[in-house]
Amino acid sequence: MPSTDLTIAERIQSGFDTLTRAERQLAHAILENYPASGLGPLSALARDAGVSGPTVLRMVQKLGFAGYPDFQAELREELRAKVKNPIAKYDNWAEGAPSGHILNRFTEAVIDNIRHSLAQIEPGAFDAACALIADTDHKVHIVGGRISHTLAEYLFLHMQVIRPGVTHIRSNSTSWPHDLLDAREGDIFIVFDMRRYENNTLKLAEMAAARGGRVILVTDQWRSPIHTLSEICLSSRIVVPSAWDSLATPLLLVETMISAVQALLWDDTRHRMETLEEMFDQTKMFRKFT
Amino acid sequence: MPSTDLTIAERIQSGFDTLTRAERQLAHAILENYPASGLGPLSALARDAGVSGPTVLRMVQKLGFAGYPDFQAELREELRAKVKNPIAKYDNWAEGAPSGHILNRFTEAVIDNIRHSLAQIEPGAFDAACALIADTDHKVHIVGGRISHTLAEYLFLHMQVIRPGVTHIRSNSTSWPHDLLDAREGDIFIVFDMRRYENNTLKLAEMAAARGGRVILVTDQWRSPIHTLSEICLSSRIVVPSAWDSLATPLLLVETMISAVQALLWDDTRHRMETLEEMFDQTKMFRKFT
DNA sequence: TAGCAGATGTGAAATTTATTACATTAAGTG
DNA sequence: CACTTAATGTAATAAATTTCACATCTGCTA
Repeated sequence: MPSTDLTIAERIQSGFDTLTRAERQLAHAILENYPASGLGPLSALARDAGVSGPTVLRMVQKLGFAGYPDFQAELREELRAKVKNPIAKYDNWAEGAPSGHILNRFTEAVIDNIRHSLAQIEPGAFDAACALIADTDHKVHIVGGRISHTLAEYLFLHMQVIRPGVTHIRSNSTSWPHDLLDAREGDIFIVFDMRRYENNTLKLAEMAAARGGRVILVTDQWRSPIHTLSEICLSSRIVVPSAWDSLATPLLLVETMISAVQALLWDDTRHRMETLEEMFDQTKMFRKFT
Repeated sequence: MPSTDLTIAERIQSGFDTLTRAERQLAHAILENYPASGLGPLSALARDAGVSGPTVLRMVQKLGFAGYPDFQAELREELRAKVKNPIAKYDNWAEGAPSGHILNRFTEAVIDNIRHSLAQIEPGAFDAACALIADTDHKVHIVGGRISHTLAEYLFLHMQVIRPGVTHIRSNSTSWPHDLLDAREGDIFIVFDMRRYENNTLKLAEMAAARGGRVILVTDQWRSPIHTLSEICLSSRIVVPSAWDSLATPLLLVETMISAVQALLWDDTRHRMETLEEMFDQTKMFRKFT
């Protein structure tokens, strides 16, 4: 038994850099369900981590234990100590930081935002939005403002792969009226507009609606004035202990939407993605091996 | 495996009266250090309780398990559920939707990602990163790739307000070598590199490091190869039930970072923000009244 | 691209662990 | 108090787990 008073989890994390590929995989599996995963048979842990038995054994020995049973004994000892300890409270997200640390305060707020936003959302509206976006008979225009265009672009980058006929319009550029020229009746407009609602975005939405566009609005809890023009309105809480607002919750919605639309269009998308892969291969954009 | 949803501890207590002398002794030993005691070898538990092996086995079978390993498996399952529970067990995030709805599945995964990422982060490293970024003696270059540049730009848009000398470099453009020309020794590079690590980003980071840049890496749980070049590495989990990864957790980190840097620089930032407000007023970019 | 060092997996051997059969002890009953 | 029944422990057996030695693979360097 090593003499340090660090927990095994801490030791694994601190030495993470010195680990090999398979060992990192294993380390993740151990930490994933800590400490339960390490208390089962070696073979089960190896299987869950996708590595071989001896890899587990070598890592355990690297950590300073004589063997796997020895390792388990210390895990149990930790568990015993933790359960006995009255201050086994989990309200700290970043365990190493005090509860007043910004990491904990901020995360707390974001989780709270997510909880409230999800509780308020109408699943029917969400599904309807996804269905609209998945309708390839119509074009999709994604609109964002000064800050929110990052979210808009993120959605755009994914939608671009999933379906044809997707454009990204930045309301804070001078060229957006040109983009509207190409829009037809029945086109879908996904508009992002958060606090400090922008005049340009509002005007854009008005014109889009006037031209027969169907507006899906992603906004904050107070709702952009655009919501009167919108067919579907998805709102999220965005307040955090910061001078700025948090886009984490809207991002969660957007990502969920991407996943849902992708699922609806999978048969068509599949081919698009394969083609894209080939093109990426040819440009050698990504590393072949992790 | 019994079909009840009582914990083993509860079942032992409820049936305590029907137990024999040796079994009561054993029950006490199990509950004394629950669940650690039951996770070791049968013989150890028997010894600690002062009973024989077969007594343990018979009791375990009385509880409805096929054998001792079966009993242990359920204990581990309980432990796993318990560790997950305090935060994530919100069953249905979107109350109107069934638990299998993508809104609930996705949110569950993201919360889990946040929990794991925060548990693994070293607050010291995070603080150090913020301190580096808040050092206005050096320039800050924010680097992102094909997808991650949205995150990079989001950080850039805020940092631009908070402090001078901030630039945004897209590694997937042809112009990044030009941007590097202006970099000096000691400049800070905040590099975003997530799965499908991009060759361009790696090259950029290498050149930046070679020119004396100090690299802060924001990456995923498997870590971009850039981490060997980086002074500080912040990693997040990004796996969700989708064909793509989730940037929600990294975004949380970025936003927290923005808040922390802002706090460090508040005295200097204040004036910058007031000036910015005036300029926005003049452009009538935002609506005066919500 | 050839060769090398380190990492990883395979399958057999060794060890530990769980289980069974049976002997022994204790408790309860007429 | 003898007899019966249930409870418990002992020691042998069976099953599993851990560990080891070696072969293969991977990634790096010259």
